[in-house]
Amino acid sequence: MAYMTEIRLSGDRSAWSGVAPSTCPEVDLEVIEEYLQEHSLEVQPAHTPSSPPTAVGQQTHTHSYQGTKIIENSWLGQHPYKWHCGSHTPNEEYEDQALPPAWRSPHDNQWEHIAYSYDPPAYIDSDSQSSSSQYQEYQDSPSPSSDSGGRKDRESLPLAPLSGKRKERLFQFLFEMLQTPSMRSCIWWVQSSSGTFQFSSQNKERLAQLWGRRKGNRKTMTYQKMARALRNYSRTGEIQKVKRKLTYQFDEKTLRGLQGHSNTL
DNA sequence: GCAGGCGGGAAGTAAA
DNA sequence: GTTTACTTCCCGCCTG
Repeated sequence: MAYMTEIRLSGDRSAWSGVAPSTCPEVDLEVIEEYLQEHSLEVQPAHTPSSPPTAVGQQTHTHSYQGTKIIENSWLGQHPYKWHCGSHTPNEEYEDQALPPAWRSPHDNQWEHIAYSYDPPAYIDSDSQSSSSQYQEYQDSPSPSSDSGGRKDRESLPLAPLSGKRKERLFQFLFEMLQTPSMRSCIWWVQSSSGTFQFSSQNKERLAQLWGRRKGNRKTMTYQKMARALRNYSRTGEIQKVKRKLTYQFDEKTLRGLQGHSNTL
C-alpha cells in the first residue's frame, strides 16, 4: 500500500513537487520555542508565512487562513496551552461545534489531545476530508491489521481508547504539526490524502527540538534522533519511509485514526 | 571526496 | 519487575 503510493509519487515527479517552502518563518518558531520554555504556551505570530506552502494535491482553502486558529493542547493534561494564530478570541465557534479534533481525556474513552477551531483545516486536501468518522471503524474493527510480523502492535495502537493516561506519541505530534499552519516551514503534507509528508531540510532540526522540548528530554532532540524513532515506526507500520528525502507516510489506519479525530470530534 | 540523509543495532531511560 | 515508546550513540551505506 505504502509502496503503491510511493510508486505513484515517484512515477510522477512533476506532479508531486513536495517543494520545500521557500519562506523560513524563524520568528514563529522561536516564539514557539520561547513559549514552550516558559511553560505557558501562547503564541501570536505576527503573521503566518507570507506564502504558505501548498503541498501537492493540496488545495488552498481560502477560508481557513485568515480566521482565528486556535490549537488547544492538553497533552495529557501536562502542558495545557493554546496557540493563537489569529487576532480575535475564537471561543464562540469553538464551543458551538463538536468539531474540534479534541483528543479527549482517556477517561472519556476518547483520545486526549488537541483541538482546532477552524473548519475545515486548510492544510488538508479536500479529498482527505472525506475520511470523516472512520475512527469508530478503526476502533471497532480488530481487522486484519496484522498482515505481517511485527504488526501485533497495530491492534494496540494508542489510537484506541486508552485505559490510563498515555504519553504523547511522536506520530501524534507530527500530525498536529502538520495541521498547524505556522509549522509549514518545518513540515508539510506532500499528499495528505495518502498521509505523505515531508520535513524541511532547513527547519527539520527546529521541529525536532520542539519535539524534544515537548517530551522534556534532557538533551536537545535532533532530526537524526527523531528520524530514528520514525524508523522504528516502520516496524509497527504506523509510519513508513518513502523513497524520497525527508519524506514519510502515515499508515492508512494510523492516518484514518488521526483524521477521524481531527474531523469528527 | 564530502555532506546530508538513511538504516539499523544496541543500550539506556522514564513512565505506565 | 515488565512493557512500551522512545532516546541516545554509533557505524556503515547510499546519493547528489
